[in-house]
Amino acid sequence: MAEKKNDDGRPASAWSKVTMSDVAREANVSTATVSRFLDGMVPVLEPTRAKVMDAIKKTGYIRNEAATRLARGTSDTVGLLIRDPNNPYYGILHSELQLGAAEHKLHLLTVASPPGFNPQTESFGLRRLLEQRVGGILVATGTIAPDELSAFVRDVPTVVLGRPEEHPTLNTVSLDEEANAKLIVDAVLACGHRDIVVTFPQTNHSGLLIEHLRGTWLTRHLRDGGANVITVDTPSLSPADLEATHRQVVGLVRERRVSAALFTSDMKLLGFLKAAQEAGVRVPEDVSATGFDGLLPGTELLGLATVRLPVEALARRGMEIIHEEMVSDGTLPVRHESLVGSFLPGRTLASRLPQ
Amino acid sequence: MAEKKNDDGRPASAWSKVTMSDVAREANVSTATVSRFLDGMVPVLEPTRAKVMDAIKKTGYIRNEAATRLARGTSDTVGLLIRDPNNPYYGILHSELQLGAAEHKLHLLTVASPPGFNPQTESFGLRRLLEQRVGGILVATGTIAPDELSAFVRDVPTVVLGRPEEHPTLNTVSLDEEANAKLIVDAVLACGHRDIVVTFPQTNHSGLLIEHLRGTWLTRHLRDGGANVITVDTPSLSPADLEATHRQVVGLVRERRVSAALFTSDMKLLGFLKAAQEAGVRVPEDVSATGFDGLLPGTELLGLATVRLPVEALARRGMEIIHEEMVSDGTLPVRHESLVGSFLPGRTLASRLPQ
DNA sequence: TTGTAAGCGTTATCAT
DNA sequence: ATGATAACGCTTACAA
Repeated sequence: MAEKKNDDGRPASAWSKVTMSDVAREANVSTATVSRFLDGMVPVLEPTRAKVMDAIKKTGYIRNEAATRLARGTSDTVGLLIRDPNNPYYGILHSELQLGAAEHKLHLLTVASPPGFNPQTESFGLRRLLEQRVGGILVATGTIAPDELSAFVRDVPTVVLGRPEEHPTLNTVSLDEEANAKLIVDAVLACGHRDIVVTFPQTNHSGLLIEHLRGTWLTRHLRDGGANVITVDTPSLSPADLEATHRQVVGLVRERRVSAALFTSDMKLLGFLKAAQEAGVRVPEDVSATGFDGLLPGTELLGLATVRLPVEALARRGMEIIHEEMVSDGTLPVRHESLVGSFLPGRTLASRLPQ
Repeated sequence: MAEKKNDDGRPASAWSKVTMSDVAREANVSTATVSRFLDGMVPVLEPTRAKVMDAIKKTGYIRNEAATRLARGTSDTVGLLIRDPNNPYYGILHSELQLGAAEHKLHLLTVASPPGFNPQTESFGLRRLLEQRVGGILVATGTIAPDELSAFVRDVPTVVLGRPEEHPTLNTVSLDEEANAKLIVDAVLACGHRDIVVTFPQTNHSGLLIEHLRGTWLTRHLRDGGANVITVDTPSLSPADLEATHRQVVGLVRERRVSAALFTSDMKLLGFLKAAQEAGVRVPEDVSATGFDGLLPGTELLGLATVRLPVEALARRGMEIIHEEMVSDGTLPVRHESLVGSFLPGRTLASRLPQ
């Protein structure tokens, strides 16, 4: 079976060319019958079923999705454009989306944009998804401009996941950075801290946008709560900048000017923990510290006090919405939803010791 | 533009149906010319180029890959079947493969098998990739049986990534667990440790196969090096089992029966570090500890002594091989390669103190 | 219930 | 260099 049949002079494809007609011939039925059998929505007489099944098994037939999509014009595959798979956030998101897709009997096809901020690369990824003629598109990526996106996806159901902005024509499910920041702040204030340092990128550089937002909200909420806040700028992710930040924070702790340090990601918190340890500053005895994310493998092991982002819910809602859009032929209203995480207590945050 | 044109009674697809003929009409050329322009391999006169480009821009045309693949019979897209994206190892692998694909001017289409060991789910994923008629397949997943795989992919270039076994008809690029274990053992012995506990799953359960292998090699190399090895069985990943393991190890340390503890993954190491801390056992003062992987975000921050798996090289070789297979029409010999990682020094491993 | 045949959107061959 | 046109493998009215 599946013999190379390039006697006809056509270029030998790498592919075994067992097609639906091969199956049909083998089973002494028409391709239409095979198609119906495969589709399952149209009744097929039992003896015929059996013949077809045998033929499929015997020939090792595998349906050609490209032809199917072409003929059908629609597809129950949803395309996922995802940022950097090497990142716990996107990893979990990807994983949960896969689960959600299965629940809705949808297929998920993923295109990852390689690391390194590059809106253009992401456009290519998006285009490739569109070329697949997927039935819907999920965008979980930082840098592609919403306007460009909305122009691209004019005709296919689309949901943007986890971006802080809303767009008039794009469905979005996002993370409520304000509320999440509030969770941290409430916990910190409840521990009696009043003199607090917040470190974050003070400019809203692309790629640092979210951390900028978080830092801004942390600061605002703290001040609203009556705390005395010192901010330290962390302009980039470069080791030099991070080290400078740590030095400043350690300095503030030594001078007893702060009793808590707030960071805008768990990686940042982790970095500080290490720097503190090396500098002989104890956490939480000398200073409490909090992060943001709750997604790092081992977060609980390490006892990080942080906000756990609701990635699972993000994925679930995103998939639900895309599903609704895909089944409804009518045009649903554009939706904007926002999700709040939960505070994750940890050993790095303790009540302020009476001094 | 892109008006819904279902006056013809056909079901309105969610898709804007701007096709190549629309572009051709707009540009007053034939579809063949548009196709050639898009392909880029056949010269097209400048004035024509301009017309076509304009028409494409004006209509917002996006090529239908399904039709392309159907017509061409081959594709420069390689399908990736990947295990659980929510796992640093697979995350990095995915990321690096994406990079490698770009280098070879290949496209990468990913299907993730949702978490939870389920060979059948993985078969579905594989089938879906085959249905796409991708030009090559990369399998980075634990549980699918090689034999089933080889039957499936009889006619499409395939490379299996990171599985410890070889298969007569399947290309594989794997991790040299024996050599990696040796790296750890050499470092530990060089630090003067002679009484050592190794914890690992003693049965080669599916999914724990690799850790079983690592533990076995660690033990063997240690004994070959003259060390006195105690093994502790960690039959599963359940919290109860892990806790029991930690308790045993802590006990051995307190009794001064061992000066080093070896774990078969960094997560396990992390778990032990926490348990040790809670039990008042200091690392590395009371006991040195090593892990395996080197992929956890923050590995260096935490100072884990471990083996860094060569995931980047794994991805690069895998992509190179699949590329070669895809361009060569002839049948290349089946290849089996094996990659060694590098030892990552860390604070959790120190010279044995003279007691 | 099953078969026939006309597309689906591209590519590629063969003329021109 | 460009234009007709026959595949490519499958779905789906429409007939039987």
